[in-house]
Formats: sequence, structure tokens, C-alpha cells
Amino acid sequence: MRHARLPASEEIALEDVFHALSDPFRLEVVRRLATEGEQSCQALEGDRPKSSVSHHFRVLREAGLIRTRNEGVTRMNALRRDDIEQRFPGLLACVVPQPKE
Amino acid sequence: MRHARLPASEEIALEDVFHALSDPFRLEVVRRLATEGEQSCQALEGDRPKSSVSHHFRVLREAGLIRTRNEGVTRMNALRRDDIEQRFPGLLACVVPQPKE
DNA sequence: GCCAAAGTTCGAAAAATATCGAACTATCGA
DNA sequence: TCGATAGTTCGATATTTTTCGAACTTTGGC
Repeated sequence: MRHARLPASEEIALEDVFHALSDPFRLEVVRRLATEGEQSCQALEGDRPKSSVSHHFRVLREAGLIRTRNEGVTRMNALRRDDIEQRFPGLLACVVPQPKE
Repeated sequence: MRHARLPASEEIALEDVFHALSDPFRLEVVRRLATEGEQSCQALEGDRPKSSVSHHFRVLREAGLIRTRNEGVTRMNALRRDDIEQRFPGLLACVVPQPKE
């Protein structure tokens, strides 16, 4: 993999996180990763072209919200739950529909 | 921006809040309103021209983060702390340096 | 009434983002 | 090795935001 630009937990910037989450598509992606666990890109693309989906995943990745790993021919995207929680405690809880406890 | 001038608490949209907070100047304004209480616009303007400051306060207002009232010839801006807390519990705590309690 | 102070609005220009097709890359399976 | 699948990258265009000066509004003081 060539472009792995993945900020370390301490490097995650609040402005970047907010910017990433200010787009409805990206916000929905984060919510689904949170509730459904890791997903391929195409599992979350709506009717968008691949290049647009790829762009949004990149924004999420560079903001530090998700991590991507290869699995065969697909790439699985996972929310960096612990890293985000450690850096900005409580933030994810505002974003994600609360699971019953 | 999606909302009219001063959204009611229930109308505050998370995307709008995130967008408003994704700008460093606006994030800093929110932090200062949180720690120092209500302020006039000019108390928070840096070296920016008035029209730019006014623009940023408008974004914050339309996102539902602040409320503005007239006081003589100045306008005082206050964080809508309770409204935000009610709508998105815990969000402000991520943004604002925690006061010692 | 006139003036100054504090913001707002307008309009144009600059900068940042988003969108989308086409070409490219990497991996798997036959 | 060939073909298909899943994404990425590139480049060009479109849309959205930001910036800033100038003109305007509102309020208070004289």
C-alpha cells in the first residue's frame, strides 16, 4: 500500500475530525461502521461513483477516524474507536446512535 | 448552511455544528465563550476585518451554537450551552477545556 | 439632528472541497 | 496469463466557503 497517511492517536486534530464529520455521507459512514463493524467501501457506497466514495474514505482516514486494511481484493474499513475515544472522550457517543446498555 | 437564523434546540443539526466547529477561528470563539462567558464580537476579533468576524459569528449562530443579544451599541454573544447539551449531550465537553471541579 | 461605535450586508474575487469519468493498481481465481 | 473485482489516482469542472472593502443600520451621547 502506498498511501497510508494515518495520523497517530495523539496527532488527531479536532478541526479535522469535525470537518470530516460535517459531510452527511461521511457522517453516515461513521455511524454505520460504529453500529455494523468494519465494512468494505462498496458496502457503503450509495449510488455514488467509486472515485467519490474513495475520496470520502480518504478524508475519514486522513482525519484519523478510520483505518483500512486489505482483505483479498477488497479493503475493509474500521472505525478507530479506541483511538478516538482516547483522544476525545465522549465524542463518538455524540455521533453514533446509542446502543442500549 | 441549511438552517434559518436561529434554530430551535431540536433543530440543531449535527452536520452544521461540526461544520461550524471545523474552522479554527470559530472553534476558538466557542472555547472562549465557554470559559469566559458572553462576549462582544470585537472582544474576540483578532486582526480580522469586521466583515470576516461577522461572517464567522453568523455561521455559529445559524448552526445553533451561539445566541446574540443587543446591549446598547454592541452585541453580546453567548454559547447556547444548555441547548447544545440537551441536543448532543457530551459534545461541548469534547470541545472545551475542562474546568476543574 | 449629527456624529461615532459596533455590527451587518453586499458583491466580487480567492481558496478550498466535491464530483465524476477515465486510466491505473493490486489481488484473486480459473 | 487473462479477466474480473475493488479501490485509488488524476485532471478538469462545479460548488461552497472564505475573505475583505465599501456602504448601510442601529444605538447612544452630545
